[in-house]
Amino acid sequence: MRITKQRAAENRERVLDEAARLFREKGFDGVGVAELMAAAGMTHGGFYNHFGSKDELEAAACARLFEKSVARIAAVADAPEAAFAAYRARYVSAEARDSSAANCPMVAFAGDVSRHGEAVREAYASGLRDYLQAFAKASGKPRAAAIREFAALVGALTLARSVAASDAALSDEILAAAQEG
Amino acid sequence: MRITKQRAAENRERVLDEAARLFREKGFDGVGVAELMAAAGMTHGGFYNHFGSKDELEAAACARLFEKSVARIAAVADAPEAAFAAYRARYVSAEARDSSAANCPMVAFAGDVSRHGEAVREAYASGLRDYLQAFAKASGKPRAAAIREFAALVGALTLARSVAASDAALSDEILAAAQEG
DNA sequence: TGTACATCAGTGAACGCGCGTTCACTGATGTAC
DNA sequence: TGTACATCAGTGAACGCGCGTTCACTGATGTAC
Repeated sequence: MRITKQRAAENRERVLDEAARLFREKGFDGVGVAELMAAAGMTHGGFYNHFGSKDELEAAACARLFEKSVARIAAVADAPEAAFAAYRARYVSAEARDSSAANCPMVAFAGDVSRHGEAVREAYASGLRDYLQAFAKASGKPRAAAIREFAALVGALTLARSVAASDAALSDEILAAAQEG
Repeated sequence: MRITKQRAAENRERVLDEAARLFREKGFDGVGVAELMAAAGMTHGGFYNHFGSKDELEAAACARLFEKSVARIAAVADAPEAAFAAYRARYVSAEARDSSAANCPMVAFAGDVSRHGEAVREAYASGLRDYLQAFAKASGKPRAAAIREFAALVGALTLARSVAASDAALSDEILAAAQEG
């Protein structure tokens, strides 16, 4: 049953959106093509009408997530100074830690990226470049200091997430320490 | 062909050592039981004579890596003050970034831990508790500041590693920024 | 505008593959006498 | 100390399973006239 070109394009978008959401939540290897297509309301066979391989989709999803993150921090850069403090505080909040599906790709893919396809790594590096530039502008600090500050946020969120299930108190303490910084 | 009890214990140790090395290098899911046993010089069938499951081995390997890391930072805590600066500099060096097999479990397992078995998460949380305590002592700073500092190192090393293959200059810049801090 | 036909998005079964795990077997080790 | 037998670490084939990917098929869409 052939489908409108527009409808097909919408389907592709839906797959990409679901991929971005699920990959961030469960990692690249934690989501199969079948699960992905089901989440988008289709069966798995049609996947290759839209993407050449799972690797290709991973890279596209990664790029999409970065676009959103970059847009968000860029908006902060254009906003009054207080916006940066709020952004920063939200980044290392308990909410950010607990909602794995609604968070930044840097942390979500941190460990996986270096073990995945070249396309993914390119997308990640390109995204991080753009993000750091906007972050530095938003922070109002020299680039090196801004990078250091962002790395501290990433490390804190990563560690807090890793121990959240086993040691909630330690996880909270790590976030609190990052908030003070 | 039955084997000496001592020899069997040595074999178990060898599997554990290889697991620690390989898991850190390729991630838990990047190394199969067969590959692991082959690295230890055996065939895969005997694996379950030593460990109840791959999950159990993952936890044991994680615990072992943390023991070493904790011992190393604890030694720094007992050494003259300059030792901490050296430790810190080494942590975010290009060498540490490039030798994925010779590095700290916090960074290596960062993303994976929260998606793995409970035993692994417990081992990770327990290890991080011990490590942070020793790190705080070694740094000579209040606990919150020490946690913040360590998080910054973890974040920097993680980000530097993620982009190392695609953007060496950015990777170096991230490490350099962390060195300054 | 209407008709005839090629296209192609989506379906669902099937593929080969690698994985964690199980199992019957082997034969040297450990143990009971 | 020597003998007889149970134990059990390691072997290698086999298991079921889920994965990414392929493929023949369907039938509405897009297009050429």
